[in-house]
Amino acid sequence: MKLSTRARYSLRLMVEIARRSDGGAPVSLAQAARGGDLPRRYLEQLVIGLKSADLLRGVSGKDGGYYLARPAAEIRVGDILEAAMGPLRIVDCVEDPRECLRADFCQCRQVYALINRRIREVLNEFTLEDLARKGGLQRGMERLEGKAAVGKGSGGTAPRGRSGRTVQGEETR
Amino acid sequence: MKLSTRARYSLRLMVEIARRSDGGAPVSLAQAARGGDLPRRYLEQLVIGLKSADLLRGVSGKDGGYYLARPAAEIRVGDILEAAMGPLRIVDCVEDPRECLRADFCQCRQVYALINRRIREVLNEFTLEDLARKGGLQRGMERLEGKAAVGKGSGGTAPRGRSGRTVQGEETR
DNA sequence: GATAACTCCTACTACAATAATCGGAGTTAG
DNA sequence: CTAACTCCGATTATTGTAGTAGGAGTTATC
Ligand code: FES
Ligand code: FES
Repeated sequence: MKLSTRARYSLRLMVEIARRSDGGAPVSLAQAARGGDLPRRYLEQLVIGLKSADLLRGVSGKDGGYYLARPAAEIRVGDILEAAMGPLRIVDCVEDPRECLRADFCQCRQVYALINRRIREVLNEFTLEDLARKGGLQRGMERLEGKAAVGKGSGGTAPRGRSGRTVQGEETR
Repeated sequence: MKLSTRARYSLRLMVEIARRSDGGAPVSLAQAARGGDLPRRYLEQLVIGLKSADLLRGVSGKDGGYYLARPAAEIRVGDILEAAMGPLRIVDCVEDPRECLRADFCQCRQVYALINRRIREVLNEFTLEDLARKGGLQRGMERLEGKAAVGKGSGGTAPRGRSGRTVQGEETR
């Protein structure tokens, strides 16, 4: 369920580029890496996916870099995550029943489809502009009043401990 | 973004047990494995998580097996997935800001938190009963009328192809 | 009390994905 | 012509995933 660093870095990279591209000049990966505290060499990889998804355009040569292919307000978080991670499908059979032999019997498929759709909905609700804006979110904030502690008992037992928590002080970036 | 087989099998296993535990007798993994076309030896692993999350109870010895720790209607899909995959957190910092050094600056955290919450919401909307019922879903079906094809252009380009599709005819189970 | 059918527990293994790093070729402004 | 970039293709270490294996302990049945 965890988002890969690939996905997180991609998102952060896009934010970094969005915030720095006021002056019209393209943003270099070196800048973005410094500002976002990201490994520059790795960003070079990630940018490939973002370019081929037509979210970024590259400019070669000195003073080169990347700029957004369209305005931040028109780039949805889902677009970025999809570019980074591949199709936003929780299981393949939701879209193509032929992926599963047992698709006719399987009770899970309908639920998977519903879940998948809802995930795509949230992901497309926010745009890069929401993230790049300095003052934090505006839209969607009203939905946060409930604070944390969602599912009642579900957060308690912590089953299948999974590799322990991150070392204290380490950065998820 | 794909659900691990671990998660999918766990869910299917639970469905299989739910559907077969009418007669009060516990359901053996051999039965469930046969019925669900799942590798029995692997289920033995998965069942550990489901037990320690107190979703299943085991009965040793001949004619032994597993039964639901509570009625299917009180077991949410999210409970099962959480037992199988660990805490339903898309990033660690949503619940504990100390996980990220940059949590104060990071624009993404709020969005992550929102997304995370929504995912938990869907997952807790459906119960094992919904899945075990023979006739497919009832609740939630009304939300399906829109059919597939959600995000407009987002499904088209298929960025970062990711290991090609499953071999035709293979089963995701 | 043997035996068959189970759970339960602890490895172990093969493979794939993730998170990088590296060296260098090509491009462009000054 | 050089500094600062993008662009391209490999290579690597580490982790996670999916699954197998062997056997000890438990319980109903004959
Ligand atoms: S998981 Fe694909 S049909 Fe059940
Ligand atoms: S991802 Fe944790 S604070 Fe940004």
